[in-house]
Amino acid sequence: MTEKFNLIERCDCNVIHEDIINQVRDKMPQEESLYDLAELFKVFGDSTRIRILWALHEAEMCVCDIAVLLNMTQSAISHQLRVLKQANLVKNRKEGKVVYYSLVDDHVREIFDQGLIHINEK
Amino acid sequence: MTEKFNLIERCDCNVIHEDIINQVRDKMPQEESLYDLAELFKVFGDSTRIRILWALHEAEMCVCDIAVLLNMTQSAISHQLRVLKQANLVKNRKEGKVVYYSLVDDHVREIFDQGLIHINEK
DNA sequence: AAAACACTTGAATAAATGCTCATATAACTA
DNA sequence: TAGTTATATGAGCATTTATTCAAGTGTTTT
Repeated sequence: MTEKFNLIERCDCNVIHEDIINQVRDKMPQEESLYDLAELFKVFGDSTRIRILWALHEAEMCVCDIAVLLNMTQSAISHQLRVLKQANLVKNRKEGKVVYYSLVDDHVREIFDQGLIHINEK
Repeated sequence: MTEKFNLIERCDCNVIHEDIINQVRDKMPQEESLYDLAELFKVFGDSTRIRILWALHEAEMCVCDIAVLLNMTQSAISHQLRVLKQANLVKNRKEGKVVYYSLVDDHVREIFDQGLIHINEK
């Protein structure tokens, strides 16, 4: 029997289920894709960022408006907007001193919706 | 002017954009719903859990099979399966000593797909 | 009954994360 | 030019979190 995978530990199941394990292994996406996917969901996994995204789905807003809306400091909002921008979820435009943020596209809404479907089925 | 919201700080924008801010505020979902949504995505925001979910989407598997597949300790997998179960994403059935885990439903796949759409557009 | 097996669980630890505070930058205003 | 405004950013801190290690539970085997 050829050693198809590196084992940390092995139990009888592994031998019995070897075919299934290898079959699943073959179908698994690239390690990197799954990592990227986790990184994306990590961005959605914070209620401050979720609230910012929800607000921006309703209207383009500047940093201090978001801060007031969410009752948080401008600095905290600015830090989170940076995270959202790095994840390519929001974009901004500058108008004098004021920086307006908005959603890049409507994927955000679709991801929200899928999440809500799960929560509401419970 | 009635004080419609508690402010941490206020800038000129807030006054100029007051209508928009209040309009967005009215449309925002319950604080609690957004918190729950963030909690759900937090579960997806870890590559180990993403890989477990992906594997279980392919086949029902026992704990030690997943451990071997992902090249991690059985204890680490068990801890993460607990998180996934609490989020109502996986269920299990016992067969003698062996515990088999599987997905609760196909929402997982749909949430994955939405995420992948975003990643692949970049 | 004792040993082996599959899994769970709690404590400990190292790493990551969100917010605050102080400061920096850039644009406007007096 | 100096001061104000809107935003960005770096360091520090407290909290959360993923994994490991050791020990425990329940089932099967000998």
